[in-house]
Amino acid sequence: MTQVRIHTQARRGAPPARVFRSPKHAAAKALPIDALLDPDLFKALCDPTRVKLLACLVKCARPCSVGEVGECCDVDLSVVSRHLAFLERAGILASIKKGRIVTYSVRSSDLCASLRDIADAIESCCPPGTCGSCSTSCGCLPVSDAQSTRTQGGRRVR
Amino acid sequence: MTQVRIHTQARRGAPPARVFRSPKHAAAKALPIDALLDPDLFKALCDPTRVKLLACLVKCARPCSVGEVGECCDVDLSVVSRHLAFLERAGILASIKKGRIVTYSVRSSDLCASLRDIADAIESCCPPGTCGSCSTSCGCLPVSDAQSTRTQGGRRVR
DNA sequence: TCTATACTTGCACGATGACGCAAGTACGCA
DNA sequence: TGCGTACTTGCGTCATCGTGCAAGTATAGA
Repeated sequence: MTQVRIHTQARRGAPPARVFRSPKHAAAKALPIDALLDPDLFKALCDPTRVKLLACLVKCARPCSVGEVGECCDVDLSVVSRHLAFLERAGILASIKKGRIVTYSVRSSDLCASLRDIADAIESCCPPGTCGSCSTSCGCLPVSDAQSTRTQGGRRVR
Repeated sequence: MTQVRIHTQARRGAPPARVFRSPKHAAAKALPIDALLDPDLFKALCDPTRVKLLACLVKCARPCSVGEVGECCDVDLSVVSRHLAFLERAGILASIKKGRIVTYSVRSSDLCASLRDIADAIESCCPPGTCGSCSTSCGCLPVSDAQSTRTQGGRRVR
């Protein structure tokens, strides 16, 4: 599993936005966004129980033991242990073992940097207001050309 | 499924960091981070194929049709269609239907704002260098107290 | 009206993951 | 050395998810 915050080359010095002829050509060209959009990082955050444990640790703002964290969730302690280990493997938590007690803490600097790196990498490809790929927020898309049959608001949107 | 960028109250005006007695007390107190850490957003990004499609759209930096996007992936077109619809429901993509052609584009402003909001919310709980919950990057944890038997680097880490 | 194109949906199947229970390991303390 | 505590691991079960195939819908053009 990939550790958070391995790739930092996408920060402010990212290459300028470039338009490819087709998605196929775009996919063939490796850019920082490819490495930054790591499914393993998001996999760690896509389970409600894991997110609950993480939020609990974030809010507590100090290293906590497995048993302590387990108190804020309604699942077996073995499940808590597994989830915390999972989050550690993903680079989101760090653990210290002191005797029998294992305390987990959030690697907040690394996690925040990773999230911001991803945002930077996306914007380096699609700068707001210039890329034509953001429809609802900056109005780049030629909405008047469309037949106003956007799926947004239609059957698909819950 | 929750849309991206619904919660914005966690930005710069976030409440100051607060230390709770225990994770259980921390969990009981609702903070912006709870709403921002939405598993549904991350679920949309945790599948390798979906991430590939998203990266493809980000790099292409323009609205692309389902067929076009499908060319950069080795899966059935029905799978591509389903994944793009999933990403739209998660608020990551927007779609416009023009005749037979459905084009998808990245809601990059919203997505980037959401990622940065999460980072801000985490840091509002755990400011770097002060919270004691980030061990490897800022050295807040009393590592000298620990018996230097961190699982990091041990059996658990691949 | 017919046909081709572009995309979506229903269905079945295999893989993955989350869970609880029980057993195991590691450590502190009497 | 024995016991209790804190946590981890093995295992079976159930639910969810990703996938491809086939059929369906919607639209453009002849």
